[in-house]
Amino acid sequence: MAERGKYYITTAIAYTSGKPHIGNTYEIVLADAIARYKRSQGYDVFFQTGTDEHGQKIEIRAQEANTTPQLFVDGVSAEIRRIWDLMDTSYDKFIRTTDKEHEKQVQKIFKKMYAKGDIYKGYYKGLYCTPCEAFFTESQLVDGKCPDCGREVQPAQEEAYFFKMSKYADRLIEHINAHPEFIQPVSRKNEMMNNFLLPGLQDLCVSRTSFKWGIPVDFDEGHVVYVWLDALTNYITGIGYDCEGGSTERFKKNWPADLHLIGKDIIRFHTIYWPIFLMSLDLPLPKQIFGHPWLLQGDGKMSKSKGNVLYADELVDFFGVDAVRYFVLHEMPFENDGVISWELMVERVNSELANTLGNLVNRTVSMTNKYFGGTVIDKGVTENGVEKDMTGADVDADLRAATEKTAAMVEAKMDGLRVADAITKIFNLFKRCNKYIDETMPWVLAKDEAKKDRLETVLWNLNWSISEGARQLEPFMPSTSGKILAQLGGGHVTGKPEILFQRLDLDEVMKKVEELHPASVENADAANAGTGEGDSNGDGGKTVAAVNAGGVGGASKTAVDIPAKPEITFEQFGAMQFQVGEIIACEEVKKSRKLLCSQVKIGSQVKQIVSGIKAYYTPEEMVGKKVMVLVNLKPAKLAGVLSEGMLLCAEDADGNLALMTPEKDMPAGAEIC
RNA sequence: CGCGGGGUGGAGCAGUCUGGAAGCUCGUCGGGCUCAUAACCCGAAGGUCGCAGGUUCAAAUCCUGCCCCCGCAACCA
Repeated sequence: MAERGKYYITTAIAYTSGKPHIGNTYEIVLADAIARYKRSQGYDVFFQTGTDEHGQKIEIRAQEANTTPQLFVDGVSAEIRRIWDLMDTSYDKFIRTTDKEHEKQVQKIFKKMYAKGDIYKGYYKGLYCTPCEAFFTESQLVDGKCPDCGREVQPAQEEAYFFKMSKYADRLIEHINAHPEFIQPVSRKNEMMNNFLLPGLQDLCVSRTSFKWGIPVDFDEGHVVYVWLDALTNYITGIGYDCEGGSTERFKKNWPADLHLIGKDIIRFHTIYWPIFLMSLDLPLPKQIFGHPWLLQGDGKMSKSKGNVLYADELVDFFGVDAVRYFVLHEMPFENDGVISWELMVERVNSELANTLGNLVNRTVSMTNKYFGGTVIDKGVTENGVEKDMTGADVDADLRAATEKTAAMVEAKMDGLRVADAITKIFNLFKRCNKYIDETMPWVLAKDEAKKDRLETVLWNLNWSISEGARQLEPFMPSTSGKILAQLGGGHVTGKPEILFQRLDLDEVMKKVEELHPASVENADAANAGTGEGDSNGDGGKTVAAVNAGGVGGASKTAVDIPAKPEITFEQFGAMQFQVGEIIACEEVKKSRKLLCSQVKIGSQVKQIVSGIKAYYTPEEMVGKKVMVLVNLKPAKLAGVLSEGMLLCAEDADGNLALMTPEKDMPAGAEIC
């Protein structure tokens, strides 16, 4: 294979706020398939991935987990890496934004931009809510008050660093127009241009003082570098960039990146801020940015109810690494979001992997053994029993042509990043092979000693075409590719065929899934119930049916178990004030899907309470009800409406709600104790 | 008027930019075959391409309006 030059590909670095699910895993597998493909094409590939570990969210998560941010991200980053490895991904570098070298370079980059005047110190002006310690813009306010707590806000300002985005905006617009391939898919390009670039870029605040878990601005204590400036630079620091001229050979060779593979949700950061940061550093821009769609799980609620939260490692336990790789690569549309579920996985494994591919290898190996003891050579005998005819009209020539053109078709698809289509092309070849077997009917040839050479030719052709296909398969299913080539190739086959993919029974798989998540079925319901999400519309009923059908049982309509909470003291109970409230008025909260806003008379005062029960009560039927109210709950804004308490409801396993009302008539304001 | 995505035979999707015979995989039905993992091969049924208008010789594709679904958004108090 000829050397074709370097190819630097990256994934977005994964945010270490929790275990990555199958959707996150899709990106690394996609990148791996492209990286492997480019390697097979003779490119000198450098493939980088990693974890993004700073930010307030992580600081909070660590606090919740009762640990330090560093220990927290160490754990999550290791877990992410474990899954990346499990998926057989061939990254060359796994960078962490907590790596010392990265942190050092980010500080230098920040300083350089500052020295250049692209970053300046200014004031973050806004309206500040002291209790909430948060800034808001005019448009975020609700009725002129804090959207979080509803209290007054004061104009305030805070020191912060800003990046002069506008300085480079024209250059970026020019670049995007001159390089239509820069943003993929192209539909995203217009989105960026129309929504952000053409209306004019605002300067970006690139430092924070409200939290500590970030890279400190080393010349100004108290400021940490904005996470995106921190995270995006991983693409250059990971390969050894040094803004003071000490960049490594690896950097000089690999930059600019050939492809940044990212999720469609972060296209803006990669196609606007990142190029502008690079311009500020006088570095060339990456050649292409592909915002891939998302892999969604099942159909919303059903997945949750079934304990169907999908993680790569669990799927691998059921189906194997390559089956999961196959699924995420092949089932993902290019531009729209894809769907994954246990059912779809089983279907794909059975039809494509077990039937089309596995069985093809199996039958070919078996016949080669049965008729020729495991080795065949090309006897060159065509259908007519004569010497190879070169007219191209026979089935052999047809198969050969199909085999030979596969590589070119795969290449064309891969060049357009159409990975799913590339895989389809390869499987079309395997289907062609299955057809060839039916066309040539080796078992018939075997009965006629005179056709022995023809039979051998047929098997040789199959051997060749399948091994060609297997080689094409390597970027997508590396281990399967190897397994096939270990079983057949060069006219030789192993003694006994190995089953590549076992056919699966959907019912059995679903049964095991339910065994694997015995609690999740009920917990999910309890969680739904606890959250009071309104749209149970039938799914909940299905859940119960599914549970019972699955033989898990126990979840009857007449009793509901929820996870137990820790014991509390009488004092803690006493801290809560419950009273009977009379609903004297109620209306829908406009612009909300679930909320009703009630005026509740409690004693002599009236409180406004917002509840997520629109799906179960109309405003009309609410009025006049006497209900149980938690009155001393901290007020909060819901959908911009102040809520000063909570109406208590009972909730069944399906999430249906029922208001609590006194069993005998009691006056509004009566204490509940 | 919050942002975004979508509505194509029973299921999951492609096709929409660049109008010109409605396509793929699964499922269903019928047939063939028996080397193989009840698999493979062939054939068939099944769609007014969300609805209503418009442009055009021609619309799934372009334009207008509407309906529905799904994410996200600070809408579970």
